[in-house]
Amino acid sequence: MADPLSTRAREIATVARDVLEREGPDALTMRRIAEVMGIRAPSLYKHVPGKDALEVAITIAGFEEAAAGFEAATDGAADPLAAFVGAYRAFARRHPHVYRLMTDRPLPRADLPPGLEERTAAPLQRATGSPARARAAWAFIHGMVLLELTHRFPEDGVTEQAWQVGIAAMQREA
Amino acid sequence: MADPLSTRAREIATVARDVLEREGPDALTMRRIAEVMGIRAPSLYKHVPGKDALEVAITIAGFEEAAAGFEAATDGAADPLAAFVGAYRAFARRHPHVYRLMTDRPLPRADLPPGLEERTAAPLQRATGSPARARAAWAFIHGMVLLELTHRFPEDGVTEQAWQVGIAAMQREA
DNA sequence: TGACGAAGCTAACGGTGTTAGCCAATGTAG
DNA sequence: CTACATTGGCTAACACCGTTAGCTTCGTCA
Repeated sequence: MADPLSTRAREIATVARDVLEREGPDALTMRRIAEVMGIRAPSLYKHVPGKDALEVAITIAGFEEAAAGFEAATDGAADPLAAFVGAYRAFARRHPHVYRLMTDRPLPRADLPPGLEERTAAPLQRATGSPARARAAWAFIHGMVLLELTHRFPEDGVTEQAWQVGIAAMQREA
Repeated sequence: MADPLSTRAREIATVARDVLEREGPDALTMRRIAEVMGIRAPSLYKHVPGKDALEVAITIAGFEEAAAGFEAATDGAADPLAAFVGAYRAFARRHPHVYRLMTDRPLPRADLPPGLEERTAAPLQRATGSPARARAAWAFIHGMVLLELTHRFPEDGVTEQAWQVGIAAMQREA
């Protein structure tokens, strides 16, 4: 399933990601991607097996960028947990549509480069010290990010307090 | 926008909810809903303005059921926070597709019965004591539920530990 | 020169939400 | 009782979606 993508296929995946980030998930259509590339939709299938494969490619690129960001932020940080939260939140804010694509559905684990999932999870694992604490912390951060992205919270200062409350609780826990 | 639904419209909304719960979001199609009702898709539009309105109706029904469950669970409970978590998790497990529909997108606040959002949020508000703590707790619970629903966690006992860790952290916080 | 593969194209299929317009049944007013 | 309007079905169709089939055009290489 995970054939390494040809050069042209990687171009398509890059355009797909751009379209998603700039125009949102509704615009992520084969016809729109093709239009941006100056070709017709069916031609994409000479290079890519289908839309799903493009979404997987975007997901992989997202995880790689996220993992690198998490590592850079936490590496040698005085407060690794706070640093992780900052990096996680920054990634989700910078790439909200990609973040949703990465997290809304079950992970296509069979198509992911081996070790990528673990690599992405490792910085939080190290910052919290135990798998259970890592999962709880991840849930809090993921939940906060999603509730912010879906405009669930009133836009007041209370949300910032909630971040602090949650981080403090995790600190004391760790 | 929020005309009160006619009898037939409420029937349609009920069928729509059944289809969503039983067959998943991909099956939630105007043609499928019509098929279950024994009519053709365009006839639905004699009663309902469009698919969006049905999704809003399902969302409202979901919030009303959830709010009632939260109230029943926390009312007079020895440990209101734990009781709330149990009720929240139970609702999400019992109606995973409805839960996703309710939380994946921005709330259609203009079409919601006045006070419903606040009513749903109130039990957690009471259990945590402050808006900031309520938001943090909600984020944790929402994140845990979603990560479970999207099979993000390995299915081992650690997830149950993570629930306990998170609840304990919120307890101490409150 | 001739064969062949790569990479584009158009046409089309079955699916989606939705609109237009028709028609039969029903209920109501004169 | 008749005449009319409203209700609630219907079919046909549109624009969009992902995708497939099949054609063509071009560059490479024997």
